[in-house]
Amino acid sequence: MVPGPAISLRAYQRITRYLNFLNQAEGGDKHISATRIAHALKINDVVVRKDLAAVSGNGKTKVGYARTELTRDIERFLGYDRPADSALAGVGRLGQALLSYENFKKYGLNITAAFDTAPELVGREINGVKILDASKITDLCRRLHIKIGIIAVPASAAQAAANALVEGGARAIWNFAPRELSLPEGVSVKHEDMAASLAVLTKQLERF
Amino acid sequence: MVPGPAISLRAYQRITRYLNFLNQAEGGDKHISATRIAHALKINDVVVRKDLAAVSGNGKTKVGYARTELTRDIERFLGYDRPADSALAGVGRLGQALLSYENFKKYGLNITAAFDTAPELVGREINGVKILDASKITDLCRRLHIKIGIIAVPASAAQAAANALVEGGARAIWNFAPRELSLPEGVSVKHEDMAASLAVLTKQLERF
DNA sequence: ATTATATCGATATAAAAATATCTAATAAGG
DNA sequence: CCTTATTAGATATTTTTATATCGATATAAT
Repeated sequence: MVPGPAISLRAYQRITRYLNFLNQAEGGDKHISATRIAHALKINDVVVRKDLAAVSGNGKTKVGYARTELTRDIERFLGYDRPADSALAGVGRLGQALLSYENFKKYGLNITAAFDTAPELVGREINGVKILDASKITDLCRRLHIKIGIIAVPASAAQAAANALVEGGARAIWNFAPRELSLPEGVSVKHEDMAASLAVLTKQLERF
Repeated sequence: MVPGPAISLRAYQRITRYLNFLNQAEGGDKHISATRIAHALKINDVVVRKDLAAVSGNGKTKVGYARTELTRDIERFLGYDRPADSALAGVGRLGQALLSYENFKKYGLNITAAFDTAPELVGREINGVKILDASKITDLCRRLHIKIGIIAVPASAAQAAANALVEGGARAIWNFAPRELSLPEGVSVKHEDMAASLAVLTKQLERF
């Protein structure tokens, strides 16, 4: 596939904000303008317009975008309409939370397999997903053609989990462990960086 | 306080990566250079040098930074040495995961109060924190001088939770709900945007 | 002692992102 | 029908961020 226009992470974050905003004020007007979204979300209106143009292009002068159409276009852009199967490594508290997070389905993510090493967890079922022994990661990912691996194991086990997932065919890793991963070329990683988020927050707090 | 040099979110993310990297290769050399970090993490070396200069400034020509010193400086920079008390609104799966996440202590975050509306949760204790009825948020935050509020309630309840926290004196909100929050001037928000992260990841997947 | 090399830190350039400005279109009000 | 206001979308400018280049310095090798 073509590399595409390489939309920045910040643009994705803005676009999901637009979607959240559209969802929350449900019963409103039939149309909404970029200007209004910009004002509500305190973002520059040109930025919003540029984002929406990349996503939809169905804007009409003087009226803006039809809400339902825009919502659909954003969802399509974000991939909510093409569900992807994924495997979860680590079913501790965080893993269980991820397994139970109903929104993921809406976001186009199915967790179809879950793995852990703890004997008391293996065999149990959470939210319709059976927990299997971690030794089976590679084999099962391969059989299920899993392309997305989610890492929710302790930091010390993260690299091993990543290796198993990638060996099983995963091409994208969503890493919740506070650990750098070294992965082969062609495998993309998104590090969910709670520590950094927290640091930003507490830093802002210091200003007062 | 002074506004400060306004370090970007991306810089914070890089800096936490440096810290993770330092922690994971524990028994290594006594010193480490920006060049080597840059190479290991596939980041431009000038960027690393600039980040480290903002954080530490103890770099020595030809040898780099002393690992232990650099680790300490980064931790100090990220605020790990000044623990802040926080209150958690919502003790569902995600809230429980946050309550049990041991790393937060290391990151300088104490969750000292937790709230929920569900009668079967109120009164229980998780990880040493007693769950209280959501009606007490404002009052208790005020008494405990809570400055950080964490929102882990369903989207529909997010705004109300935020209001209660802010009314109780919270000046920073860490929002895990997929909902835009409208908050008074001076209250900072960090939206933990799982949907956006996921979208980035699946987008990269499409390239193959 | 001298030379080569690795490193930091400063400065300069380039790239990317955000913001401002401008134009055309079109709906709404008189 | 005409004017006004609002909007998308294009283009230009500014700001921010990343990258490249250079000089100084200290360590290690010869």
